[in-house]
Amino acid sequence: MGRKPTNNREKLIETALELIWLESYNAVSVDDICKKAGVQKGSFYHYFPSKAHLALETMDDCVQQHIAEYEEMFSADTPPLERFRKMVKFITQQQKEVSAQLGRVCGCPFATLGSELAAQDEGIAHKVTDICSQKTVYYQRTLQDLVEAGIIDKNTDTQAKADEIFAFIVGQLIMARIKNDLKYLEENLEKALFDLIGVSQQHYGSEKLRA
Amino acid sequence: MGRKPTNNREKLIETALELIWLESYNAVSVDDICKKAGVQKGSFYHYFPSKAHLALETMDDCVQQHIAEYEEMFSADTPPLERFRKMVKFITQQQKEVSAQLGRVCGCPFATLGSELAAQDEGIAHKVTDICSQKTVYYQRTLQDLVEAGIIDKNTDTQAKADEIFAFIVGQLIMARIKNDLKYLEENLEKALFDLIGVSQQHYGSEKLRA
DNA sequence: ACAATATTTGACCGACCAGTCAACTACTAA
DNA sequence: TTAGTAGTTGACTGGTCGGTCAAATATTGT
Repeated sequence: MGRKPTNNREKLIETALELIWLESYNAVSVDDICKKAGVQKGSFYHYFPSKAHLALETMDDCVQQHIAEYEEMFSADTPPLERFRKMVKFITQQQKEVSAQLGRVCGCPFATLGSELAAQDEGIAHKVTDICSQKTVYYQRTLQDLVEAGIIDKNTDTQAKADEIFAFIVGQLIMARIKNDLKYLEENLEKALFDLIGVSQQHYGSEKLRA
Repeated sequence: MGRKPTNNREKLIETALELIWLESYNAVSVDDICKKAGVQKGSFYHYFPSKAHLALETMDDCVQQHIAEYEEMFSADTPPLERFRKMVKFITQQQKEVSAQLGRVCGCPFATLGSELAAQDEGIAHKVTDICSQKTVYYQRTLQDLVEAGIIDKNTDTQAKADEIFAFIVGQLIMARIKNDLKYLEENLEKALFDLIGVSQQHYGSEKLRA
């Protein structure tokens, strides 16, 4: 019943992601989003009770796509080191695409948003924290596999190390955003990540060399 | 000549640092800053041509203090590993103090500001980039000393590794801010940093064990 | 045909935004 | 004394902010 559903809701979410990712939450107005999405303001507030709610739903939408990718990259039948390699490639590739689409390096939308709104909007800060934990689970499982394969120190605190990996990637992406430059990500991220994890040089190459 | 100078200018800079560090650039208005500093708006614009100029001067002020601390921590007569240890202690301590003073973990003001305004204000983004390079110089010099002391791999790309260290610390501080939690910083930063640098376990302790 | 519902429209609101300005005050140098 | 200047004051502007609303418009089930 009721009027035919349109894709206005999706258009708003998509547009919000673009604008907020490129600029920032507070720099983008509801009017900006509506204008770019071609949707009237009244419709905006028909779908979302507030700007913050739109941001939350936008994050949900974005994280869902991410998780799908992560499930694939971190599937158990990929050798553990290869999972991290895939992830690094994915991150680099995604940054390249978004940079081409939006005109500058944008970094990690969750980190940028979380950092901006940490003290301003509890709901958003909490959601970002959730997303982070969600991702570190993949890292931790993989680190455990690396321990079991004898590739990294068996005394590794995998929970702590997973958080470190996440923070490291966030830091690299923030810096790439600030400097508007991807070259460092492209050249060094994988090697730096392996250093942090404690993968010895002999394992940098193919995992097939090992049992 | 003219009227007796007041400390209004300094009050504005100090207040701006507090408010913007705690919240964000766009979340804090000129009126907020004036009100908290007890300065009239007209006086604000007597000292600063715009809000962005105040932010720039605030960063200058803040970085100057930082550099003074870094000069001391990274002085050549401190053993290189000890320099990093001092820095970790300094960062942790500073975060604790600011957290107690402002009521929450605030992270790195440059990274937060840089990330927020990367696409919005070129001047500020550029200044942040400058500050970053300034700090990595200390890291690079220290890494070089570690190479020469035989403590880390002599093939280390010290320039790249210095950038990695910086990004890693930025990431940790951003995450501490988002999660409003310092415990990870306190417990693991030093060890994680040494892993990233590639300091072998045998050097984790006192440097006196080595030549 | 008609009632119920879902969606759209765009004018409208008060609050707040960054920034302006002319008058005013306190100080100094001549 | 007085001219010049550095600093202060607070009312003011035009524009933008997030958000509201009543009316219009489709679409459905009955």
